[in-house]
Parts: sequence; structure tokens; C-alpha cells
Amino acid sequence: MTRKTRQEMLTETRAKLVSAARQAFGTIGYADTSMDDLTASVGLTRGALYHHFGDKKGLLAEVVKQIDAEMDEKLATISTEAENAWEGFVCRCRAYLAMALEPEIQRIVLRDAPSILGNAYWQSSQSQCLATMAETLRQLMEDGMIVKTDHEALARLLNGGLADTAFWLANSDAPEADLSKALQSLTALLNGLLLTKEPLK
Amino acid sequence: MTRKTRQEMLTETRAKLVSAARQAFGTIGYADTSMDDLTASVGLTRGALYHHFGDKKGLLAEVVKQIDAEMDEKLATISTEAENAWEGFVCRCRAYLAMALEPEIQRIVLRDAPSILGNAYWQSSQSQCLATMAETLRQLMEDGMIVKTDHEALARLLNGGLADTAFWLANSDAPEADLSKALQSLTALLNGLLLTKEPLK
DNA sequence: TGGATTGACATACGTCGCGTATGTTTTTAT
DNA sequence: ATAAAAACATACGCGACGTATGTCAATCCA
Repeated sequence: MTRKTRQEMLTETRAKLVSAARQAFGTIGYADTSMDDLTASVGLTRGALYHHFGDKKGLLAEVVKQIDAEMDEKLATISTEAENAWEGFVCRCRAYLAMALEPEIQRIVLRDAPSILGNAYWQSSQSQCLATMAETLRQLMEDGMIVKTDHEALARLLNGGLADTAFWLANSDAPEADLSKALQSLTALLNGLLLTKEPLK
Repeated sequence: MTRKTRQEMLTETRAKLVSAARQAFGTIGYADTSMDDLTASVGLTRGALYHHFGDKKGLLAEVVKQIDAEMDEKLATISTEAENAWEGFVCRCRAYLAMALEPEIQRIVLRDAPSILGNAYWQSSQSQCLATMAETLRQLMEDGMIVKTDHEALARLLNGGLADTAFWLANSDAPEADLSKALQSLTALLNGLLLTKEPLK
């Protein structure tokens, strides 16, 4: 049973570090998080950190990876619960906007990560969320529901717009009012892609 | 004439620091730019830096402010050169995408600034570019050319999408091909907003 | 016009945080 | 059972930021 203990300790250590980092990065931010304090808060030293993740950026990358996977999973369940593909896509966009409003996601994934890890990190299939959205769009085009263009580029346009809108909403003086405005504009934008004569309200 | 000399030295010192910072931030990035090296490169020390801009962030804010003003000015001339308001808006979006592809803008304004200065910096009328775009949309709505929604939210959606698309293009393996894809998808998205029966190709 | 004052820097210093290099202990492999 | 490797801890050097203080020239005022 010692064998299992070894592995458990291993993964537990990694999990503790990632969890603590996620908490710290999401609140005080990446730059202001001391690796000394971070590791000490879970009863370790920087030695463990650099052994497992290479450097501070490596830890951030791991946190981002975890969050991205969670987001993609949640969005997947949401979009599949809808009655049809188009509804699912619209719900997915709205859900993404809601998630992008969470301080943790906003700070870590949308603000610090691009600056620290570089945009190359989001390239191709690095971001599950983005890849899934592009695939969904491709399907909708194939089914003739929306206008035919490059699905990857369109996914970027929509995804980036939602993220930026979330930034706007996060600092809004009237969050609930601006949120409804955002959802309204989003609907207008998405309906513009529809090929059917009767867009849903 | 000594009076003028005093002022000239003042503004010249600030200009030199901002210029050097813009160069350094745009190439090696904000985090990797040493204020010692930066000030030394223009024959000064950190004393001058902290005297004029308070801290490192203050210098970045000044650089961002300058770039944003330049972008807004360029975009303004571009959009007014078009034959009609809608054409002007479309050209403006395309021009913004092109500008967002410049490494300096991408690195400083779109990547580092949000992380370092926070999103609050872009709030309301902090970003001239964004404010102008929102106003343009408002006009188009008032003229009945595009669908009526909240112009500010729509500006966010489009602006953010363009910025994110620029990130994608910057790391593309086939930049020219992907750029045409992006422009095509952008056209599709914008045409969806049009209320007229005959969208332009 | 000459001394006082303010502004525009330079210099010196302390502190913090990262990364690396080097142990040390425990587990795994043979 | 011993060698090897993993999983950390410890110690060190280095650079960078911010602040506190000093200095010199320009401006202002009597």
C-alpha cells in the first residue's frame, strides 16, 4: 500500500499547490502573489514548486488549464441541454458571458494569462472552450442554419467579444441593467448570423 | 528665453521616457523591462522616472494613453474618408483589426495593459477608440441602418472580438490566409446587423 | 540683482522575490 | 540489500522596485 501512498502524496501536493495558486491568483493576482508565501501556506517551500512546475509561469499554466477544462465541461452540458443546436449555441454564449463575469476567471484566464503566458498559449487547441465553440459553429454552418464563413475566425470574434463584454460588465455601475443590455446586443448579433426567416427573440 | 528652456527640457524629458518605454514595452514587454536600463538608455536615472510618473505603472499608463489617442485619430480619418456611414464603420473595423496586428499595440495595449492597469482603466471613456466606436454605432442605429440595441454593449462585443481575432492572426501559421478568413467572417457578422435588404459583399 | 524657494533630477539604501544549485530523505527497482 | 531516482528542503546570488535623501539649477520676489 506504500505504492499508492506515494502517488497519493504526489497528486495531493500538486493539487494543494494548484488550489492555493488558483485562490491567490484569482484574488490578489499573479504579479502580487509571492511563491514563498504561496508554498508556505500549504506547508511546503519553493523547492516543491519548482520541482513540479518548473517556474511560476508553469504553475499559472496549470491553473489555467484546470479552469479552462472546467469551463468547457460546464458549457458542454449547458449547450446539450437545449432543444436544438441553435438554442444550445445561444445558451452557450450566454453561459460563457456569465462565467466570464466571475472574478477568478476574469483575473486569471482573461487578464493575467494572456499577458504572462502569451497569446500563443491560446493558439489552436490549447483552449478547449474556443475549440468547442468553433466546432459548434462548423456544425451549424454545415446544417445550413447560419451563414457560411470560416468557423475558427467567427469563434474568435464571438468569444473575444464576450470576454471583453464581461470586463465591461465587471466594472459597471449598474451591473444588472448593463447585463441585460449586453444580452440584448448579443442576441441581435447572433440573430444576424441566422439564415432562417424567423429569428427567435 | 530661459523660461522656455525650462519647459522644453521638462517636456523633452517626459517625451524621451515615454518614447523609450513605448519601444521597450512593445518589444521585450512590460515585465521584462528594467527601469534602470530604461532610464539609462536616455541618459537619466530612475529618479526622473518616479518624479514624473510616480511608478512603473504610471509610465505604462502614459504610453497607453498616447497610443490610444493615436489609434483613435487614425481610425477617425479612415472612417470619415468612406462614402457613407456604414462603409465608414466597416472600414473602421477592418482598420482596427489591422492596427491590432501591430506587435506594439498588441503587446502594450491589448495584453499587458489590462493585466497591469486593470480593466477599470478601459472603463467608460478611458479608451477613446471604444468611445468613438460606440458613438458611431449609435448614429447608425439612429439612422435606421442597423438593428437597434445598446450601442455601448455592441461596441464592446465587436471591439473585443476584433482584438481577440488579432491575437489569433498574430500567431497564425498562415497569416495572409487567416486574415482573409477573419475579414470574411467579420463581414458576415457585420452584415447581420444591417437592416437593408442588400448587404454589400 | 541677489537671496530664498521650488522644481527636476541623481544617489544611496533597504527589501523582496525569483531562479538555481545543492543537499537530504524516502521510495522504487533489481 | 543496495543503487538509483523521485520529492522535496535549504542556501545563495542576483536583479528590480520603491523610497528617502541630497544636489544643482532655474525661477521668483524684494
